[in-house]
Amino acid sequence: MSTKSALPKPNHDHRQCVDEAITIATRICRENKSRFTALRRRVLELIWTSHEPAGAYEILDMMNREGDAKVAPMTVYRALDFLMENRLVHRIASRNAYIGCNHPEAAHSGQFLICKICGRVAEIEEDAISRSLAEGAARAGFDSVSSVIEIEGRCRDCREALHG
Amino acid sequence: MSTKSALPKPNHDHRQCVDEAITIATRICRENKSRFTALRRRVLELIWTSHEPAGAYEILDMMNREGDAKVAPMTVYRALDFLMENRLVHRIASRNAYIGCNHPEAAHSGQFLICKICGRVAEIEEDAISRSLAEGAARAGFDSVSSVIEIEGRCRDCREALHG
DNA sequence: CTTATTGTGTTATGTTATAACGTAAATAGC
DNA sequence: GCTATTTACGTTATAACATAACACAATAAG
Repeated sequence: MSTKSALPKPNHDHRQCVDEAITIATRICRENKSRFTALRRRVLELIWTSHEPAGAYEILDMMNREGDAKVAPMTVYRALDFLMENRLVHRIASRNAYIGCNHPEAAHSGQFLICKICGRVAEIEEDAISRSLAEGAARAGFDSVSSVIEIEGRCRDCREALHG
Repeated sequence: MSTKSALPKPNHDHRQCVDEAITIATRICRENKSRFTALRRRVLELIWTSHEPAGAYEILDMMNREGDAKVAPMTVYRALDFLMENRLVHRIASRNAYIGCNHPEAAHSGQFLICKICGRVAEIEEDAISRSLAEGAARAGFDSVSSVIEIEGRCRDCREALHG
């Protein structure tokens, strides 16, 4: 269900996003002494080819549509696990899909804005949200460790498009 | 993976929860002019037999372990859809599981506290959280409609049990 | 160079969810 | 009450998402 963006971004050269992501990933993996193999790199590139989260089997299909040797689901899931461990990718639980992370430096559970119209996902990092979550949990005597925050709605572009 | 509670609640007569849930559901469905059939009622009862979210196939198994006529997955999923539409059940996206809702009156996207130790889930409703989410989204030009908020950590009981 | 570790290939299978179509039961309109 | 219509449920099949287990290859560590 690769909901294509209803409103393709004007002049946004997307390859920049990919390139930047790969550059960052290369550095992060070096720092982490993790091996950023060709396979893992390819999966990360494919994830970054759009700002819509990609399902594991979508990634699989993209890989297998290329001339390359065919891969099995396991292979993709292993690469995703690696990328998540290195914080280069987040899983969007409400969609069973995966999206690139542009700031893998600090540990963070992401906060995601998912547009119901174009399907694109943006990540934000609001201290106020983190704080209110921790406080709300604490009020219930709960010791918060991590969290899944996924907000569905309409992104600016789609909303403006609707208004005409 | 029915993680049994590491710390079973002391004197908490659980049937009360179920009874209360059924009473509320009966009223809500009457108000909504929704048909609270025996099947749907049974599914809701089974969900409420624990405070751990139940998977659809767990519910299925519980139903089929009884003497009753066997049901198919579709049947369970249909009942779950009905219960969710009537706000009697929430889906926990990070677990692919379903949990009863004890205050289906008002529309609300739930905020859930999921204990990693005992597996129990509590629902909270903190205005501060809702507000910070809406504000954080708005700052990104995003028009928030609903949200998935699932906080993982340690519940009070399990934390106290660890401290000895 | 040898050994240990890590990554990948491969096959099989487990788990979660939905599509499509038919029948039965309830409700609405007469 | 009888009929038409809608809603619920049964049934079969299949889609979509994810992991287990084991063999072999590539790399790193000693």
